[in-house]
Amino acid sequence: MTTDSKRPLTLRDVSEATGVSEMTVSRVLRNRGDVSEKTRTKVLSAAKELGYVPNKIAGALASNRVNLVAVIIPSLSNMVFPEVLTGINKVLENTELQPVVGVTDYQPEKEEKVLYEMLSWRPSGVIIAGLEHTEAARAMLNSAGIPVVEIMDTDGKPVDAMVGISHRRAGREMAKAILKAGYRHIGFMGTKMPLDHRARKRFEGFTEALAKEGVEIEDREFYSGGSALAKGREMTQAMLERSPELDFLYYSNDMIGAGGLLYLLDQGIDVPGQIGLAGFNGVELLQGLPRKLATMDACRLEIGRKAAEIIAAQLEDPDAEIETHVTLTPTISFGDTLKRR
Amino acid sequence: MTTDSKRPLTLRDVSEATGVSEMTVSRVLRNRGDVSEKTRTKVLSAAKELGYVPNKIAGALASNRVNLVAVIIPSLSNMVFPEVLTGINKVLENTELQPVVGVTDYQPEKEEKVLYEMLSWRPSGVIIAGLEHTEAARAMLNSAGIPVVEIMDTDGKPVDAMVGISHRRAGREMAKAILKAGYRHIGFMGTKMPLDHRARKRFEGFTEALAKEGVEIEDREFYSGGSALAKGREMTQAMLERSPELDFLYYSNDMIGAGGLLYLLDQGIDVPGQIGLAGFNGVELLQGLPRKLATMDACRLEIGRKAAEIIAAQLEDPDAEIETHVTLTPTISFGDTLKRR
DNA sequence: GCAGCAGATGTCTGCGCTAACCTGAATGCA
DNA sequence: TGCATTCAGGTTAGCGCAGACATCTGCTGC
Repeated sequence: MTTDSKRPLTLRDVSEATGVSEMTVSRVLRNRGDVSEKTRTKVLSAAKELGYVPNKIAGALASNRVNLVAVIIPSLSNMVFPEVLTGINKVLENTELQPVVGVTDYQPEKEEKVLYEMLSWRPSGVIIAGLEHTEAARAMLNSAGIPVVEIMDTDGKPVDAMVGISHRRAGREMAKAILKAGYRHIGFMGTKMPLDHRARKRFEGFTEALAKEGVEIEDREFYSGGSALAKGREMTQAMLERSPELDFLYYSNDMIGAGGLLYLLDQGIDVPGQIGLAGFNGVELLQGLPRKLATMDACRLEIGRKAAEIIAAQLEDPDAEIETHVTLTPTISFGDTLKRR
Repeated sequence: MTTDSKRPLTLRDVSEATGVSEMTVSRVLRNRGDVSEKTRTKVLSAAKELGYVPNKIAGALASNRVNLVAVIIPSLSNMVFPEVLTGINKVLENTELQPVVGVTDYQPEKEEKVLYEMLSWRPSGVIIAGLEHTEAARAMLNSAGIPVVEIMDTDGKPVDAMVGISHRRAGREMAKAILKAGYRHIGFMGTKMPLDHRARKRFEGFTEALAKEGVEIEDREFYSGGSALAKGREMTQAMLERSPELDFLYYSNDMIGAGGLLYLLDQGIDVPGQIGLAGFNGVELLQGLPRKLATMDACRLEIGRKAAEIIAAQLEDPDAEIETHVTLTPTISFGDTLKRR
C-alpha cells in the first residue's frame, strides 16, 4: 500500500502525484477554501495512497497557530490527576485542540523546566495545577500571551484564570462536621509533602477550625512513598498504640483512609462509634469498601472540564466575557464513618 | 522583570539586545559551537531579561530534529499505564527526549487518529500499547521512518520492536497454579472489553490450560464501567449465589479481585480454604488488603523502561545491535488466597 | 615576518507549509 | 451585451530557526 521511501513525504509529493499545486493540496487537506469535488477526491486518494502525513511543524510555523494545550500536573500516580485529564479531554475532544501532558513530580524546578519546554512549542493555552510557581514560571505564564488556567486550588491569586476548590475551606468544613458529630480527640495522617500546597492548606484550614472551638490535634503522622493503603494501615496502628484516647482520625487522602478503615475493621473496633474516620478526594474506590469512608469530593472531573472550557472559549473569542475565577464547592459525604451512633 | 510585548520574542530580539548575530544567540542557547565566555553570559542574561523562550517549532523545522517521543496508550484510568509512563519517564529524563502522551480509550479508530496527529508532529520515536492496530495505523508506523516499540504484549508480530509479557502464557500459568493447588470449580470475572486484547489473551490462555486438564470454567461474568472495587463485590456475590459450588474465582484485574476478596471476608467465607482467589497486575494497592490477593505481576515499570531504552538507543546509534523483541517473565505471587490449607 | 591554525562570529539559504494576494473562467443579472 | 461576482486554482513571500560555509581575529612556531 504505502511505498517506503527514504525521504519523508511533503506536500510537493502529493502535488506532483496529482498535477495540482501544493497550495491546492494544502487546501484540500485542511478543508479550507473552494476546491472542486473532482480535485478534492483526486488529492485525497493520492495522499492516502502515498501515506502522506502533514507536517504540523511547518504548518504551525507558517500559520502561527498550534492546536496544542499544555497541561502541567504534579503526578499521575494517584487517581486525582488522571480524572482531571479525563475532564479536560472530554471538552477538548469537541474542538481542534489537543492536550499535551507534562508531569512535575511536585518539584517547582521541574515545573519550571516542563513549562519552558512546553511553551517552546508555542501551545495555544496552558492548564497548570496549583497557584504556587517559581518566579520565573510565573513570569513565563504572564508573558506567554496565551490563556492560562491554574487549577485545583483557589486560595490565592492566579496569573490569569483559575478553577478549583478552596482547600482551606474544605479542611475547615471537615473540622466543623467532625466537631458537630461530637468527636474531640483527633489525630491526623498525611503525606510528607511540604510542596503539596493543597494538602497543606487543607491541614491549615482544619486546625484553624478546630482551634476556634478550642480543640487541638492530639497526634499526627506523615508518610512518604510506598503503597498508600498499606501506609494507612501501618500509621493507624502505630498512632492508636501511641494515642489510644483518640476518637477520630482525619486522613489527607482517601487511600490511606481506606487503609486505616480496613485496619480498624480487622481489629473489631467500632467505626464510627468508638473511632470516626474521614479522608479526602471522594475517590471511586471507596464505593467498594465494607464501610463507606467519609470524604469530601474534590470536583476533579468538573475542574478539568471547566478549565478546558475556559481555554476553548478564550481561543474562540479573545474578547468574550468569561468567568475566569471559578470556585467549586466540594460536597462532604458522611459515609458510614462520621457519625456518632 | 519581563516586559509584556505584543509580538512574541524571537532570536532577533535577543540578538538586537546584545549586539551579536542571531546565529550566535542560537549557539549560546543550544550550547553548540565555540562562543566566548563573555558573549555567552551577555546573551544568556539578555535572554533571561527579556523572557525569551526559543521557538522549537522553527528550530525543529530548520534542523529536522524533534525531541518528542509519542506514547500512545489506551487509558489512564487504571493504574497500569501511569506506571508504564513512570518507567518511560525515568529513562527519558536522562536524555534530551520528551514523552508526549496520547490516549485511545481502547478504540482502534481513535488510536489511528491519535497516531496520525502525533506523527504529524514528526516525533523521533513511537511507543504504542498493543500489537493490534488498524491497517492504516500499521502502515503509518511502518512508513514513519522512526523507531517504533509496541508494548505490553508479545503474543504477535510487531511492526518493529516490542517489549512486554505473553498474556497467553500468563493466563496458562495461573491456570496451572490453580489446578495444582487443587481447585476444580472455577469462575471467571472480567471486563466487557472485546478490544482489550491482552485481557482476551489471558483468558484464552487460561481456558486453554484448564482444558488440557479437562477442566472448564463453570461460570463467568463481565462488567463495564463503574467502580471496579464495587463491581468486584457485586459480581462475586451474584456469581456465588448463582453457582455456590465454585471453589475458585479468577479475576481479570486486581481491583475487582480486591472487591471480591473484601466481600468474601465480609461474609466470613474461608479464603483460601473454601474459595481461592486470584487477580492480575500486581498492583501496589494489594499490599494494604487484609489478606494478600494472589496475582501476577505485569512488569509495567520494566516495560516502560525497556521501551524507552530501545528508543533512546536506536536514536543514538541507528545501526546499533539492540534486542528488539523483549519478552519479560511475569512472576506469580500466591499471596494468601491461592493455596489449600 | 609570515604561514598555519583554531577560536569566535557572521552571512546566506532553505526546512515545509500557509496567508494573502492574484488570475482566468464560468455564471448571474439588468 | 456588459460588468460584477463567484468559483477554482495558482503565485509569492515569508514564519523563526539551524546547517553549511565564509570571514576575521589573535596567536604559535620557526
